Amino acid sequence: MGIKERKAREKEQLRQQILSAARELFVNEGYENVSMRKIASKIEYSPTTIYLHFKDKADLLDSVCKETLLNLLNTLEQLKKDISDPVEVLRKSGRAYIEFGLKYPQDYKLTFVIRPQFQKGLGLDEGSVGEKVFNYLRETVSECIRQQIFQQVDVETTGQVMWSAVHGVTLLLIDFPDFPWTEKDKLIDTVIHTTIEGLKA
Amino acid sequence: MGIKERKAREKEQLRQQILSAARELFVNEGYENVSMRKIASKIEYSPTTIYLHFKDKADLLDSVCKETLLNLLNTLEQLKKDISDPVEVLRKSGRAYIEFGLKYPQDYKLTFVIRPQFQKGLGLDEGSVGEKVFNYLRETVSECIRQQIFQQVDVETTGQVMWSAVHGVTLLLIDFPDFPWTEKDKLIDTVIHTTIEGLKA
DNA sequence: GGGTTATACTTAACAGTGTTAAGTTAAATG
DNA sequence: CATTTAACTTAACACTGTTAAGTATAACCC
Repeated sequence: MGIKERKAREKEQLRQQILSAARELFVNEGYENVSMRKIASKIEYSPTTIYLHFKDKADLLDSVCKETLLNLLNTLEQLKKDISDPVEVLRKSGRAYIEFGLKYPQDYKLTFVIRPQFQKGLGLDEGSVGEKVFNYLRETVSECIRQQIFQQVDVETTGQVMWSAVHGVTLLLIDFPDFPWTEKDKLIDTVIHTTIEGLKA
Repeated sequence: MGIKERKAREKEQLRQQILSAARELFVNEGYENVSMRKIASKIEYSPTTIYLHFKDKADLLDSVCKETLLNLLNTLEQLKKDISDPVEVLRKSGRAYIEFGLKYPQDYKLTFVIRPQFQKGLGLDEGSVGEKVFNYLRETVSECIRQQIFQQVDVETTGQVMWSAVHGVTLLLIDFPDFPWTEKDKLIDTVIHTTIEGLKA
């Protein structure tokens, strides 16, 4: 039965090839400006071949975003291992989250702004990578509350407030690059610091 | 010379007709899903007529967004007249901003997320409506600092932190309607309250 | 009023899009 | 070696934004 395995391997290989070509094009030229034909020509296959691996263009976007979220999750979980103080974990996680967004701005927008438009409300369902990312935030915040560092005792609300702040500053920095922002690092630090202090007060 | 005036009036009328048809379609079906032909057929003109009034589809989007910003600016400035306490003005402004975004979610996304993608960094230039909105925020924050209510003394940074928080929660609520959010009003109040307390601390 | 010019608008077309049905080719199976 | 099956392509459909060229009508001048 070695032939079937080889075939499956080859199929998976092509899937990955499509995926990485799509990611590169989406990121460099924007989802809307990338056509199926462009992706196909990049991997030197006919456009219809893509449809043997992905339902449609939105499905392709979906798979690209899933990878992005896994990537982010890895970055965050790496962080948690090295630090004990939960507030410091939260602070560093916020920084890492924002920096991730700024490092891969198109991926970030694809995942957190564009995709929800195409797959209404998806990406945060049970068992999804998106849910795992938010669970990470839940745990971190939960530890801050357990140690009575935060005044606000509702884990959900606290997590959502934190997410709002980092999501907001990330998108503003991405979308309005010409706005006269305060020095970037200062702004990011102040956003995180302000939110954490606000949760303590 | 009454004829020229009538002609100009008629031209302006058609421009407004196009604009309101475009807004309605953009808002209901999403910018990407609205074609020039669709807009044209709605106003019962040929598609090319639109090009006599707007440079291209992005220009049409731009004009729609300008109206949205003017609308927001009016809402905010109305508010300032009735309240004296600057922190209360800031709190109520934040609420009004978020509620505006949730009331016209597609307009909000069009203006603050979609448009920047098409007109890189535009909308906040000198003299623009976008700049006026941010100036409103600057003034409000500035008064809080002048009265020494805020610890953070940098007007720019403080304003940007505030904007990040409200922008973030607005977009999250719009983009992930199925996420198990805390009760909406509680979340909004907590975001604003937390940020303001953080700026005081 | 009649001829000319300018304005408003439309038709037709180009090059592109996502997607599908049908057709082809080559490899694996019996 | 014939047949089935999988992988892949070709051709087409109905659409997209945008432009050049054409037409009809209203305004202007004599």
